Amino acid sequence: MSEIDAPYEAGRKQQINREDLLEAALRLLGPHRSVSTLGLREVAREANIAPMSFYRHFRDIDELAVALIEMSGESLRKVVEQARVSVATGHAIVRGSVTAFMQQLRSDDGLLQVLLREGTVGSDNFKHAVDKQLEFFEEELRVEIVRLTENANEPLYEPDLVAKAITRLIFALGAQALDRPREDDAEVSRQMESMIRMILIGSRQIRSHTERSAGQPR
Amino acid sequence: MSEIDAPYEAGRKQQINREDLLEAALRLLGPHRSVSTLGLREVAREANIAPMSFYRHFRDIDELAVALIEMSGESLRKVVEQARVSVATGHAIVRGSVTAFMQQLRSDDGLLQVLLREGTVGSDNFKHAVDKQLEFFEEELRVEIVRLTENANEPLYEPDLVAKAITRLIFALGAQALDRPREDDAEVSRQMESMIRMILIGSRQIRSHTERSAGQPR
DNA sequence: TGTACATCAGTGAACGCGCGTTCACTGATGTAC
DNA sequence: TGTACATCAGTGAACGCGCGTTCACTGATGTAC
Repeated sequence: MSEIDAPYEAGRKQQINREDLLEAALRLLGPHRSVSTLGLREVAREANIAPMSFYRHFRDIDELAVALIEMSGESLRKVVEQARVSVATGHAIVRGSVTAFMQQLRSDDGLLQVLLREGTVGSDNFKHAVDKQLEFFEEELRVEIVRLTENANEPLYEPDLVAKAITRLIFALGAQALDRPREDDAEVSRQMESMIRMILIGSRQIRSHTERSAGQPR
Repeated sequence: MSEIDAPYEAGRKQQINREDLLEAALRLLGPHRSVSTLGLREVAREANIAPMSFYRHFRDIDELAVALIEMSGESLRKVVEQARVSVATGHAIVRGSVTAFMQQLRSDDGLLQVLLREGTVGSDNFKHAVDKQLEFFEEELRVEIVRLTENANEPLYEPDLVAKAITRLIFALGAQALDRPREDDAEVSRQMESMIRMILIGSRQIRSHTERSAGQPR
């Protein structure tokens, strides 16, 4: 099984798969490049196959880009899971969740980075794929927030807006953190926590005001 | 002065300037393209000059991109100014500011759109230029928020974080609005307002808690 | 176990294209005398 | 007012490059009999 170590075994067929191509693409992206700048020939070269062979696995480079985004979405699900574990073991909710996020952001696979770097550039399909992942996360976050605050008898005003605001903020700050040294991570985390607290407290406050004056939240 | 209408007046020199090139670039960008995808030849073509002539005005396409971003920054300053006027004439602060932002977002020059579309892609110089505009805005917002809340005797906790959170949120929601029909603008505005209120109220709340328990905010 | 054959991942040469950049130029305009 | 000259914005042809995509191929592997 030395095929991986000896890439040019004289005519030997490589039998490459989608995963190999995705990994090659990830390697090319590194810590700063955007997915939408990847070229077909470039990825093929990195994966040690002829440009033509690329088409055996993806219809075009855009299809690979979408696949990459969906892979990266997995890392978001890991964040949620990790945060849930952290809370279950008695850690502070906000701090535990922010820590989970930052850990995933700095994990070796670099997947979360891929997602955060993508703003509003690329094909329609691609942008759609990015949006979808963001919405998944937002929804999971919303469910989690509702569950936790209801248990504590501290219901929120417009929990979907709360989830959306928190999602966008940690994505924005996370993306910014990527361009800064890791020494700043602690400060970024602190800012995230503080912002999240403001939003949660503010939402709760609005809710209690609304209930006091109108009897029901609208 | 029919030079503009007759682009091919047989050998006549066009005497084009930086502004003409920036305008041509803006025209190419339209409502969805990112600045970092602009090509030198493409811009020159749109401006009706030979590719070589481009170099008379900018060192390279990156320099033009940075100039575009700085132009767009102007539109942010207009938002702040407009919001100030709105508040001075007795309108609600949050609503007035959000309206000012959305108006600028949909203005014909399309400048604010340019800025919102730029995430974390492009050359270092370019990213730096984008960041700079964001920080300008954040700082103006901070000053304004502090002034207004101090007058009303409702001081905030960590006003710089409040300004940062609000900035990132309206940028994120604004960018999202660009990809949606204008009919959704009202809903986007409503969400922005709601989020901003949560943050302001939350921050004030934290501050009063902190002062009660420790005497001084830290 | 051996033979014939279909399948299909990977190939290499070639295409036309648009790009950024080079070079040596042209010719309108402003300035000096 | 007229002439000589410097300046410099704009030019057009040409370069080498990497791109996505086409085509007709090769040859290892699995399957049928």
